Amino acid sequence: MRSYGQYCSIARALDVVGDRWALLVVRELLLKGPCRFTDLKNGLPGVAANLLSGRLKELEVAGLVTREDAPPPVATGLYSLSETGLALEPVLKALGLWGLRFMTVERPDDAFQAQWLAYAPAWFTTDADPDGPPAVIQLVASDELAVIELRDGQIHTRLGRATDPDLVLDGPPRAVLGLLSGMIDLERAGQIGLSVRGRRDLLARFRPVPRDPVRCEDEVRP
Amino acid sequence: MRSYGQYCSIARALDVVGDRWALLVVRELLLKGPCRFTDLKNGLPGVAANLLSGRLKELEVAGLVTREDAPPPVATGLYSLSETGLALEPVLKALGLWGLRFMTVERPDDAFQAQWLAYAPAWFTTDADPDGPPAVIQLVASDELAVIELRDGQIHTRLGRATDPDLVLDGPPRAVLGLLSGMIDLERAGQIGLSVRGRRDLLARFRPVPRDPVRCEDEVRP
DNA sequence: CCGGATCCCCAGGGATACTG
DNA sequence: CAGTATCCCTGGGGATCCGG
Repeated sequence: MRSYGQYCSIARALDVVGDRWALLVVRELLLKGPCRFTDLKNGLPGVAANLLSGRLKELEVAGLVTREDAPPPVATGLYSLSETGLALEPVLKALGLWGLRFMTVERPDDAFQAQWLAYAPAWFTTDADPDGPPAVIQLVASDELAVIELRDGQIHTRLGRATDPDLVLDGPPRAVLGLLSGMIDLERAGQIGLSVRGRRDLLARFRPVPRDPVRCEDEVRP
Repeated sequence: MRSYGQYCSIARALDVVGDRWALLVVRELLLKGPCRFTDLKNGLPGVAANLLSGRLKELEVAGLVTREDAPPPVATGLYSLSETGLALEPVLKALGLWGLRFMTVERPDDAFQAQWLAYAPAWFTTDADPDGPPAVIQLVASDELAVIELRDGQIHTRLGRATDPDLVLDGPPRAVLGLLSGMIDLERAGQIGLSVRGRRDLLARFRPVPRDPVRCEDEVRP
């Protein structure tokens, strides 16, 4: 990307990660850990191979991503995040939290993967009853499976199927996500196709993180 | 911007603010408050007028920016941030904090404005002695002037000149910013041209907000 | 002079095909 | 599987021009 040419830390950050796809590459590596080229390509539907290849090289030069030729048995390159790349997590969290407000508009052609559903509860909600008993919740959305585990006051998520979950949420992504993130209520979720089986009282334990932080008064004005 | 076509809140956020210049427009409106077209253009050196005009329209459609034809006497349009736009502040803070690590590399051709210096202490440092006495610090960097006021445990900044400051920091931007943000020490700041007059003990009151280790030797675009 | 609109040029993104 | 090569085309950059 062409530099903005401004001595400002926001502009310089964007000089590095302002390119198209760059932050989404970081998202994939953050959510999935070290990835092969094809893993990244599959996790970024719509990206052209040459573009992904180019971005990875740029991110490597910038020090965000490291590439290691994996041990002989597999003989394939693995891309990982460096310390600098991992340090982008707060940026992605802030961006994803802000972007939640757009998740209620329906765009039927959007691609969807379980991991994009799974990170939302872990990042954007807290357990309202941290001392409550452990619980397991199965999420099903567009054939994608994810599991939420409430335990020790923390909200863990993983992909796949749970054995004997306490609660099962099944429906279109915006119904599942909207309900968990507090953007819509149970009734509305039902209207747009959510099916709920099991202990629906567990839903009360998902407390959305504050969405509009107290405005900083230290504005810079002439 | 072309949509990423992914049902993920990060991707949808980038659908809205991932365009070139978009986040910097929001930065200007956040730091300076409501602006006229020309104010924005001046605060974004390098932007083409047509591009700025287009971005503002897109941001207005997206609901981040509102345009109001100012009252008759001035008869000029004013651009402001909506609630949705203001809610990007945490994103810009996270991005700016991450970007600090690139501020030590010198790029002599970078544009520089006082407000980009002023927001850094307010956003990225806290007062290590919140009950300490009030203090006023004058910053001078490349003919740009800013003032930091330590008061009530808060760090306020504004542009311009202070009367009778307790401390004056004068030098190249990366010396002033590097010292305040804790990226370099006083000795190193002196080596790269910082002049310090007054109560240098006040410098100990700037505590950088917690952050992952910084690799200052990372050179991205020498 | 402010607030844009219009035009042209080209770097960078997107899709497909191809190779070690 | 892990990219590279190729072509096309959009969208950004820069200059100029226009109405109020």
